[in-house]
Amino acid sequence: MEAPEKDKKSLNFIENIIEEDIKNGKNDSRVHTRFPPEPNGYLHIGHAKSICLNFGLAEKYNGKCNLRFDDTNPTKEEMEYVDSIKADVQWLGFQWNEEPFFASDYFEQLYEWAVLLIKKGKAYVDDQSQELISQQRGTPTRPGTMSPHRNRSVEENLELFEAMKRGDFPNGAKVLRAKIDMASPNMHMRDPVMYRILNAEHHRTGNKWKIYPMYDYAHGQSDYLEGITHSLCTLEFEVHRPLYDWFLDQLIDSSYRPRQIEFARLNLSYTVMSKRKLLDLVKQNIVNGWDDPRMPTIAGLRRRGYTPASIRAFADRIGVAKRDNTIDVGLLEFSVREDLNKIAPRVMAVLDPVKLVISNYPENQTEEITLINNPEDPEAGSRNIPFSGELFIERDDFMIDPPKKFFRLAPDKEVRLKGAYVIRCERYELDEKGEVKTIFCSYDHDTKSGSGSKQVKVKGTLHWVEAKTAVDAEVRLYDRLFNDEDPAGHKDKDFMAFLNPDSLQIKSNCKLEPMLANVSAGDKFQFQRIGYFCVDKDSMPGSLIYNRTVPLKDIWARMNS
RNA sequence: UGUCCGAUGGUGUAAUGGUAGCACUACAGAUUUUGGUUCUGUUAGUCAAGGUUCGAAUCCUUGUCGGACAACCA
Repeated sequence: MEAPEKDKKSLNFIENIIEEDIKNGKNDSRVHTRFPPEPNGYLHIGHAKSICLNFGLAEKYNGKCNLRFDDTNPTKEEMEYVDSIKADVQWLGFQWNEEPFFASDYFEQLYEWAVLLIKKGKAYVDDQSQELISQQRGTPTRPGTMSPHRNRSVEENLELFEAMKRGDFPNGAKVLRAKIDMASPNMHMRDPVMYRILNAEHHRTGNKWKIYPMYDYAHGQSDYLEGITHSLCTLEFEVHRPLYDWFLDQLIDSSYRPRQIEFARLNLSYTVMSKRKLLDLVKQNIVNGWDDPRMPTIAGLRRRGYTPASIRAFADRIGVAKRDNTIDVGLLEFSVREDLNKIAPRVMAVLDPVKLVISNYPENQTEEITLINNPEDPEAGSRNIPFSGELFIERDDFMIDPPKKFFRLAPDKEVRLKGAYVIRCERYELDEKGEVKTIFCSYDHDTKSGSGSKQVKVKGTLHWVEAKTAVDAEVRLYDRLFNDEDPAGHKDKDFMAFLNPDSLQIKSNCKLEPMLANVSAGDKFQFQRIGYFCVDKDSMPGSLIYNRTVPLKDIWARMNS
């Protein structure tokens, strides 16, 4: 009789608001969100949070989500960014409502509304310099003073605004301001600028306009025109909300209202997120472009080997709230391991090879070894790889004088070669520099994997590749870009002071199993016992390049650090 | 010395006046032909002080700490 709610996931504060609004029939119980990037740079993981939030909410409540480019500043915006943003949103797995929208589509309507505000005595043209206006605005603790032009007649304002639009004045000569309250404790209400003169070519409207609306004037009205119900933005816009509402109240006579709701932006440890700092990294060639695999950009994560599903899962896990937060980058890494564990084929690759010779294996003999492609996915099947008496193994997997917990190869010790035989180390040779050059082992033919003919317990299993058929590759080992948890959080030091000198380590002499030669960019694998890797976009047949997405969890490495 | 916002284990996030839960991390154990995966367990939290109440993380007051706001950027 008591029907206990299935342990449904608890709601975040935005979902609470939405469900309340739906219950109350607000805006006809519609849910319509929007993701409103300015096309002036590449999207990063913080944007991904917002994308997942906005599109996710629309999906959850059977609503819609618009992609809207906030292109009100022609001096900063470019078509190139429009395209990359669209690609990133789609790559994440979301589809926007109808076609992408642009704030610039509303320039005409916005202009008419501005004229209306002038006619209502709620806006005026100011001739003062930027400096003067700024001075008159006061400070957060001191009220501002009124502009001498504040009480111009409606007719004069109309004329002047029209002249601004016509292009009669140079950049910066005049602005249109909302007439609100110069003494407001909220700086944004002290007669904010609505329009400025900009003689610049707009990426969509070309040279048609000489005046461009400011964010505060454009955003709420754009939301209104698109029928947005819940307009989500980050915390720094909280103080803008009274202005958002003020414009709508002056202009709109309807019960429908979009509502601005602010949430805390994402901060990730060991990286920086501001567009300016990311741009610095690119400009100073600290990284190789916006899609460098060390960048927290969506393009960078993609090239690094992150999957859309892993980023969506991450966004889901971090939640959304209003308090400042810093997410441990380890959570992002967990999310990608979790996804790749399920889908990435297991392969054998030796990053730092050392020759291993099996002395009692018949000379010139080769056999096929069958390996399971993915123990987590029965559908993934199996494959054959060659095995012979000459192999490469990982240099780290052999120690001349090992500590007690070392489960790998050492003189007189036994290990299993993954999928093949148990071998015993008989001896080894050093080169001139004293480095191990060749390891000589014997194998026990009756221990072949799957044969069941002999049960031998060994502590360790090593990955390997057959020497003659191995393919060469370059492998790029990426690590976090900064050594400091919060590189941008130091007052006394620039974030560049915390760069990790080892954020990229190139291994140029890697040996891979044969099938890894025949791949295409973006293909993802687990290099057994090492980590997850993907084929870089610059990889070519004959000169293969693999990127490390993330290492496997490594208890042995942790024990030794 | 203004206005607004926030404060729950190491990091995030729930609990909507009624058993402080979940995820990640850390640690311990089991399984394992990847020192991976999986499974089990453990440590660990309501900023402080008052008040309201049978009962407060939740409501009220005061304080403390953190953040945002003074672009013709978004």
